[in-house]
Amino acid sequence: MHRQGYVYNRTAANLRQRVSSTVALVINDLSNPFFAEFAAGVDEALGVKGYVTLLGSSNESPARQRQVLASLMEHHPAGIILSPAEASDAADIELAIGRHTPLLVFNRELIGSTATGFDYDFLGLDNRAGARAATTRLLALGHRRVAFYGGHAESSSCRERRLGYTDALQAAGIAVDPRWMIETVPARLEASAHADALFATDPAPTAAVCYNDAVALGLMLGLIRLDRHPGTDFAVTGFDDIPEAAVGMPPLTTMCAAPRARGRQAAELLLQRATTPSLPRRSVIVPVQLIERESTPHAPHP
Amino acid sequence: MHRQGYVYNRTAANLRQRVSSTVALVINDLSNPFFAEFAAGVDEALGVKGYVTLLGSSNESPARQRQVLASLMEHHPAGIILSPAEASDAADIELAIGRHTPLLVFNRELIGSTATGFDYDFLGLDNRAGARAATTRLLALGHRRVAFYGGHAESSSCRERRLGYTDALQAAGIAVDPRWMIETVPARLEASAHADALFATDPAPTAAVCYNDAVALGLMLGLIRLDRHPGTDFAVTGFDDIPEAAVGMPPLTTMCAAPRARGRQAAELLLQRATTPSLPRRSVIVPVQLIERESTPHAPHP
DNA sequence: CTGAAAGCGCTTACAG
DNA sequence: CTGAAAGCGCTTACAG
Repeated sequence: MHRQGYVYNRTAANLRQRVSSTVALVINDLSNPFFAEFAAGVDEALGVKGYVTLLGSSNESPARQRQVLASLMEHHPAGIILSPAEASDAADIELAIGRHTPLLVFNRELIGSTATGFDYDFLGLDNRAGARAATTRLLALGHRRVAFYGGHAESSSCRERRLGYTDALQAAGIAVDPRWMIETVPARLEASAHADALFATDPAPTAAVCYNDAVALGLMLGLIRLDRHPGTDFAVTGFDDIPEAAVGMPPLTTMCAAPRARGRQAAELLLQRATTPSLPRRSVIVPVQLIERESTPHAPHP
Repeated sequence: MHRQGYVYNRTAANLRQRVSSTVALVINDLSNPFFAEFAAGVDEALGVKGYVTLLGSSNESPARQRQVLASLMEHHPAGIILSPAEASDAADIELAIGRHTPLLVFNRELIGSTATGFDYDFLGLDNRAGARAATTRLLALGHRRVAFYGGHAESSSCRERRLGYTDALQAAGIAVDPRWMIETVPARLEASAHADALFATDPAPTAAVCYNDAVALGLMLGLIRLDRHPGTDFAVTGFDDIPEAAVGMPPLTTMCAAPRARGRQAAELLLQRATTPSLPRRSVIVPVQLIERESTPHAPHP
């Protein structure tokens, strides 16, 4: 039968059974290894359960995201996993996908989601606790002047990480200096270019909690250009634990988010809801773990 | 009508029309930014033409690749774009997908493909010409002792790049020293660890053509550990132009392969064949371009 | 228990 | 030109 070249037509079966064996996966930025790993994890877990992944990429554009969702909806997926573009509006998403297709949102919250009865599951990282842990560790190493470096202050993840940072400082009885919260485009190049902003005050910080690994790696390059030595006379932490973090110079202390495992988890959560629509809305916030490497030396003696 | 929550059912339409609006994309390694960018390019170009991407990832396992292809085939895609796992067998692939679904193979050739009448298009990089150009440039900078560093010698792309390297040396009348062709796992960490192999001979090389950017970035770290200074007293070239190459220390001279553009091109080629099955087999070899950065200084004076 | 018929949501070919 | 019927490849509910 297989010799005759017969292949089962699952789309016909799905039509008759009124079920779907596909899940749509919409990613904001595939060229970021964090999201690429997440996608790989989703695809892996879906495959195990007999589902096939319909891929869409929004390239951080809410307009493209709408188009992509509309196009994917025409294939009637069993559910949607959405890692939203920056500043995605909940009403917008609802218009594109309706209220009948299970939705799992990853990583950042949608804007204005509480107003309507539009319901979806959420999977995200514990950004606040993670940044708090990183900051607390720097304080334990003797640093007293610690900056928060990089990211867009309006983005939800940056806001949360800044909160964790101030949590830790306040718990240690240290005043927060707003000049030490420095905003940059969350990318290596821009982070590298703004390193001098850290040394605008006297005394200057001896350590920086960075928005993410890309920013931290960029900052380390910028520090070297300024004749500072990350890992020796300046401490730097990141967030994400991308593959580059472990082989940086020096290797980067960071918060591990395990994106591939998050992808598998997202697939599990979505399929649970697809099979049991009566489940209450769930919001899963995953703890992140401190990975200590050589980029965080003790504070210099005063 | 849209207000009523109606969404067009394209799968039903496809069933009736006996056409498909999906294309399967199977990727060997999504966590490699080169392939993630390629996937993003494919998805972008397919979306423009009204197709949806069915994603599959093989994680470099031929066994998983077979499963993934079989599962995707049940959705009767209009065609398949395959970036094969290492050592993929043509007969294996044919068994999984049959001879009626258009196939485009990207990046590496399948093993044993010429025997049967199994037909597919191919899109790859001009590895040989690229490595030749990199080597020729190092020679023009005055280097006379140039190594080829990294990669698995059996892989088709490594073989081709080594050929380009020897081409350039022979054209310059320089003998190839087999001790200067050094094999490593094609990853940063392993490349970093083997740097000392470059200095096993006396005199030692003053420059290295690396298998790819990951290897080159790893080698630069390894050189520093050995108190050598890439970009000052040693020259290094890469291959791929991944985002990290431009912001390395020093920025890396490399061959630009533009993976996102390759993805778009792959989608175009496949859709052409899907619409015009009578086309003859095509093999498109894309030239790569030298991007010169600071990692390639002149040879030191003897 | 077996087998022929109806139906999923569309499109197409055909009758009026 | 319009509208009802047949059919894509499956599954399911129903008749024998």
